[in-house]
Amino acid sequence: MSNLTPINLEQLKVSCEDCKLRELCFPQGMSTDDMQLLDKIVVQRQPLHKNESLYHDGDDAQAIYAVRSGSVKTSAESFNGDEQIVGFHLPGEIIGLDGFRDGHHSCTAVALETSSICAIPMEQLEELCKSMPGLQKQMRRVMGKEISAEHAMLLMLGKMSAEERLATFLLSFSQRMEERHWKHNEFVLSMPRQDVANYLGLAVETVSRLFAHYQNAGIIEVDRRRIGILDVMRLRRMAGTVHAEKIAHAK
Amino acid sequence: MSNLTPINLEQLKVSCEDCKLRELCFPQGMSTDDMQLLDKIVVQRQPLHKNESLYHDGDDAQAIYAVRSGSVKTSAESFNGDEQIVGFHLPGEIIGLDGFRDGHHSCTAVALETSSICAIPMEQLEELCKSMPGLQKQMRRVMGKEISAEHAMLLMLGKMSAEERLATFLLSFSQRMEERHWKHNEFVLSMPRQDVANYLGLAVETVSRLFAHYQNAGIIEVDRRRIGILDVMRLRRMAGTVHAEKIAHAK
DNA sequence: CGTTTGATTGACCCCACTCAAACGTGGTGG
DNA sequence: CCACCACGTTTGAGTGGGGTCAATCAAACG
Repeated sequence: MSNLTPINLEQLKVSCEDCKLRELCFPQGMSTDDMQLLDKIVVQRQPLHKNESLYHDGDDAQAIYAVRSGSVKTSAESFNGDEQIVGFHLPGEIIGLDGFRDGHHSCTAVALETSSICAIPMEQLEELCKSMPGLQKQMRRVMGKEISAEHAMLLMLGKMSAEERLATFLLSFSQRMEERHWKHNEFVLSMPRQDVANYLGLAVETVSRLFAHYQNAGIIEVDRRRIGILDVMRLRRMAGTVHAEKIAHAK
Repeated sequence: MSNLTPINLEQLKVSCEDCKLRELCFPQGMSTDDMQLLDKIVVQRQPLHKNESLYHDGDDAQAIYAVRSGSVKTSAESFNGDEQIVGFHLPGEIIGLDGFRDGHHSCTAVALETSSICAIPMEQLEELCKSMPGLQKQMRRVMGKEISAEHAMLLMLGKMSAEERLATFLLSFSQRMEERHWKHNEFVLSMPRQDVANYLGLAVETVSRLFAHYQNAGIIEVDRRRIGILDVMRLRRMAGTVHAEKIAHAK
């Protein structure tokens, strides 16, 4: 509420070149020259507060977005009103790609906590693509990544038990923490249990019970939304993510 | 086995311009000039026989593909060996986009019946993209479509009951038949029950029972893989795909 | 024809959902 | 500072949808 220190947002803008997420985000593998061109069209918006939305299902797709800090969930809604969370997005991840289908978003993006977002306006992106083959390739790579990620998600919802799902979920988070050079065996989930459950296609109670179960078994440590992973190998075994060795001599 | 009539494959090639699937497939909305350029790099392979694969999980992504006739399933495999079918692909649909992530396919494509496939080699596609902004846009559109389609799939696997899933599945097929100007209330499923069940995240027995149930209720007619839809509205109601009217005064 | 593969049907059971209540925990106002 | 409420989370008890197992049936194939 106090405005003792007026802030010039332009001064706060971090160039892609200087951004610590460079290697995870859009500029991954791009030349310095290309990166500087990209940087010119990137807009850093006002931070998005908790529960505020970046775009809604049906909105015109004005831009694609990169999470710079905080976290965002995207969800699709069905006719009868219930929604399915399709992803939780951490810094460096790109969202809004569904908008390329027909110029309208087919899902909704909401901040799980206060988050800063970089926007890449559609028109300027398309314009830049025309003269920049590297950027085109990047687009395809990012979209291909999303498609592959959703295949993995389908596998989870279609074939895994509740136990395997939560274990997979935790391992996925742990891996993404590691990619960001954060502690990978101790992290805070920014979403409520309800959202975890929704994402995994389970009831809240089931998620709660599984957390308790894992903790009793000494595999993880849970304090509210703070998660500590104590026994990664056992977690992997629960997730079914065990390597060829075991499976080989089972046959 | 008999080679009485040697066939020159080149003579069989149908140009994109002459293809009846033009409006559904890659060239949708492209100018005649652009289409002719695209046509130059499209390769029409030998037909793929039933159960033959177009590419495997892990293969180098050499091309993206369009189904020209027949049908293809794509599936992702988990560590513990079970697979999830991620899509059934009809003529005019594009597959292999997952290969853009890192140059390797992350799923497997197998023909459900004898099928002809058009291949667009990666290298030449990327080359052509550089000089053809329309093609770039097309790529984004096609990939955006795939992402949106998978969101719908996640919603199904995450939130729907068995009954809703099969109803949604049948309606989706019906709609795609209509897009192709084929009979939309009478069609043949090219995949076995096992594959339907796998795709929907259900057991074969459940699918079989549901078919029987729908038939007893007079909603559909089932003869082996031949499906007739008798009461679309009731099927929509089962799928949860009812429009705002009903839901409005339910509240 | 027998054989094989795919589909159906029935009996049984279990995992995860639902309903319900208790339990922190954090925010708010007196 | 504490009492209060609201919300998210946990825990328990009971149930049902859909999975599993097993047998039968039908069609396709050699």
